Amino acid sequence: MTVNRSSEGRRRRVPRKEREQQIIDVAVRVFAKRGYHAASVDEIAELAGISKPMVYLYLDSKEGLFLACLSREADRLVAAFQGAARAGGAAPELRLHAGLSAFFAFVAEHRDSWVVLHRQASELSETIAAAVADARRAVMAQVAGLVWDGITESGGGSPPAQLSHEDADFVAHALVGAADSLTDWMGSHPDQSPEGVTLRLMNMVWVGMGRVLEGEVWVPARE
Amino acid sequence: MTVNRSSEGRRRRVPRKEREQQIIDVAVRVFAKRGYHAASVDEIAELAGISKPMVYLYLDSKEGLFLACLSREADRLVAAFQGAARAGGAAPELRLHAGLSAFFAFVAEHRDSWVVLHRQASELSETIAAAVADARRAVMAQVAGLVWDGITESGGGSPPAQLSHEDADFVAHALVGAADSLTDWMGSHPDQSPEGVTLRLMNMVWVGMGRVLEGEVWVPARE
Amino acid sequence: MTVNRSSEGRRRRVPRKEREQQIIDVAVRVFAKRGYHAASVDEIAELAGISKPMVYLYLDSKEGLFLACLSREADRLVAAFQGAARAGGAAPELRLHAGLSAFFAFVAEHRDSWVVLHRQASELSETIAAAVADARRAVMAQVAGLVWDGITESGGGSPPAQLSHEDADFVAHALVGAADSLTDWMGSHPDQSPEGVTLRLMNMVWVGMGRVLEGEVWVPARE
Amino acid sequence: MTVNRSSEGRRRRVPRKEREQQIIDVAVRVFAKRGYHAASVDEIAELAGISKPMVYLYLDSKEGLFLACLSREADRLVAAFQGAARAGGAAPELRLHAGLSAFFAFVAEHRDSWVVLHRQASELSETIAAAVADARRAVMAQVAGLVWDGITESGGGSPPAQLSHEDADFVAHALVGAADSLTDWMGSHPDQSPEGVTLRLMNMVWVGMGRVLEGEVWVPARE
DNA sequence: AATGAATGAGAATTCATTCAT
DNA sequence: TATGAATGAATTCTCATTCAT
Repeated sequence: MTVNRSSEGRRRRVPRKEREQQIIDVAVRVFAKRGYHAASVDEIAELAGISKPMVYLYLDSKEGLFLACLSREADRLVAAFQGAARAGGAAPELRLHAGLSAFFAFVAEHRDSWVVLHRQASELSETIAAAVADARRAVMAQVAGLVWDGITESGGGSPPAQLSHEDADFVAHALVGAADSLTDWMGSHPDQSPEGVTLRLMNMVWVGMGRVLEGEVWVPARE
Repeated sequence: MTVNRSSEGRRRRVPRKEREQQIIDVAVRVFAKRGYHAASVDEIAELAGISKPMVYLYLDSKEGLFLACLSREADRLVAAFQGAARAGGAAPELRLHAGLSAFFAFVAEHRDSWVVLHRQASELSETIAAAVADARRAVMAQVAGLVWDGITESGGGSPPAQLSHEDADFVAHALVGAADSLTDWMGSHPDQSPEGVTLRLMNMVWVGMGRVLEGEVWVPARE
Repeated sequence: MTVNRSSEGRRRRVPRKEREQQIIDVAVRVFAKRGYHAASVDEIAELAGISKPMVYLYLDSKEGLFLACLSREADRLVAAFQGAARAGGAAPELRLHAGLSAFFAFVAEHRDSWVVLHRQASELSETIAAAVADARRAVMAQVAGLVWDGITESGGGSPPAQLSHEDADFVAHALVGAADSLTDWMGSHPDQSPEGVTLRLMNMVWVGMGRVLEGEVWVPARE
Repeated sequence: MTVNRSSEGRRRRVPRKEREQQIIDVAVRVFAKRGYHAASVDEIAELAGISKPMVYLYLDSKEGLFLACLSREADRLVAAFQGAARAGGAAPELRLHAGLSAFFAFVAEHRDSWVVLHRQASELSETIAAAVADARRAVMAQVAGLVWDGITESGGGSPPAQLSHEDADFVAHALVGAADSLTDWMGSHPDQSPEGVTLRLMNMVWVGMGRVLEGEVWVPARE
């Protein structure tokens, strides 16, 4: 009688869904490490402990595999945001801070996910380029939403006339770009916590460098 | 009588230095469009209107070709900065603005250069990865220098005690990341001039979103 | 009903070990015919009736392929020697004769093997040159062993004082070189059997040309 | 007035014959070191201090260049033999010894020449293979001539009935092969002089191993 | 559910060779 | 006499993908 040896006692028969996730797990790592083109299906299959035909059976093609990675990681990022949104306070800049913080934590902790989502060079096929653009747009939309809420609800009631959705989008791009770049900065400053970095970024953006120079500092107020 | 057919009278003999630049010109375009790995030397040679062996004769290898692109574009960016530095005014935030503006104009106008310098994915060989890291560090150092000057000379005399080189580096990363990301934003907002984007970013960073919401806007003062 | 078309019913699926041997078989022929550098993996693959990627999948590289040939053929030669050693008689010069004879037969009959083992020019990479040198040393050691036994056990009991391992090695080199060269000679004297050539060489070396001129001839004594 | 700076004061105009020899000198070294195929015309031109087109102008092609090397080195070897022949004594085995000695000295001292003449693998084009075969035949003929004289004049008058030209050729092949192989042996025994090696080989062949074992040694008699 | 065997298509790189001056 | 510029044709090697079991 064949015992189901769960701990690698000769490769088990694994249900499709589970295998798929295993493959995607590995693929995200490999795509992040090597980039789309330099990543090889061979390596992914080997690290996943299965044969190449399985990869093709389940994910169709290298492109399909990458798309699967992309959409799963995008979902994860959105989920991280939504968690933060629920946890955020009432004051809009607190919500912005909470969202930014969640975003930062994600980017810092799930390097591979973020690299797959955001750092793929332009080297991609039409289909993939479109999907990447979509994923990026989704992320941007989340951040822009956060910013928009912060802006419109901030001034007490009436949103400042000169600020628009376009501004929110602008700010979102700036924030996401800054956050991405600060990921590198964190790489050379391992003592800095994501939370600390978030706070610094928040100060820089919300309070402004000019004010910071005059000693003004923003700290999330306890509600 | 043999006319000197300067305009493509069937492939001319071109002196080495000139050809090298032609090749690098094309290579920057192709590397930017496809990314290092997906770019093929074949394509580069063809677009440059020469045969592959010439590329290898002059630039040694795909890696050598990429390194040549990298260093030439890095030089260009540094030159743009230095032009701005000379043209900048006395007040430090004016200099920051001038530098940022130059940077922005470069990133916006030389998309390919910037992509080659900054958007190469993780997929690179040891040698290349090191060169890319170097180039990025050089850019960061320029921006950080700008910021540092802005910070230290700003407060009237005594630099704020709590601000350090680390802060300047932090801000530089945030700015470069934001600028990079805003390049994408500009792609979907073709009506926005680099100068306008710079101003907006400057406001966001220098004055702070909080202040902006209250109607405060920074404008480069005429000296 | 699908018949098992064993005789080329359009390229069969062949187990790895078998294919490897097929490839090596062909490669030995091609390397012998063309030399290491002039041999092309393309040609080897084509003659083996498979595609190039299989060659690389199984043997890793042209170098790997050559090394595989080298070691297989070296093993074969050693085996031929050992067969002869077991079959050889008691008297040492009989054993020398038997060994030499086996060697000769091998060199004459397995031209390709011998060429791969011994006739590769100086044009080889470090790794390969080392492997070739090793293989040659192994062959030499076999012959030198044969000679040493012949020498020491010959004189009735006490080995001649002035003869040493160095002498045996010297003689081995002379014999192997002579045998190699005589392979060419046999090419232009197809009527000569390897056995006859061995005998002649044995006479030349053992009895000496001077004696031969005086009519003395050595014939392997029946035990 | 342009002085003819013989010591490399900016590449001189050199008459054709001289340049040809320079090129061939270098080519022999390179062909010997790398083998025909692995040798590159580029390397040869560079080491010769001229441009590739000169090589083609003077020697026509890589093949032509190799053929030139081959024939020049063959001539040199033949010349070495003829010198020895004139210097040899009256007794036939003395002449054999003198010839063998000259041969050996040549092989030992002009490694590159010998390698080009004898160690080119089978990797060659029809034309070249033929030329190499010719060169080898010429060498063999010299040695065989030496041997034939030694044999026929040795016995006092009447040549031993059973010995023939074929025998001489056989012995020549054995000797040349042995000599070639002993070149390797000398590589690992740098203390051994070519003259000593010649003597040993002469003993082995002329007196015979069997006799040597009994203490008999042949020494060239002073006439 | 799973895989060992197999390949077409392209990648980087090198080489012998020629042209224009 | 001499050369810098240029290339067609290989060559080694890799990769995404499929077939037969």
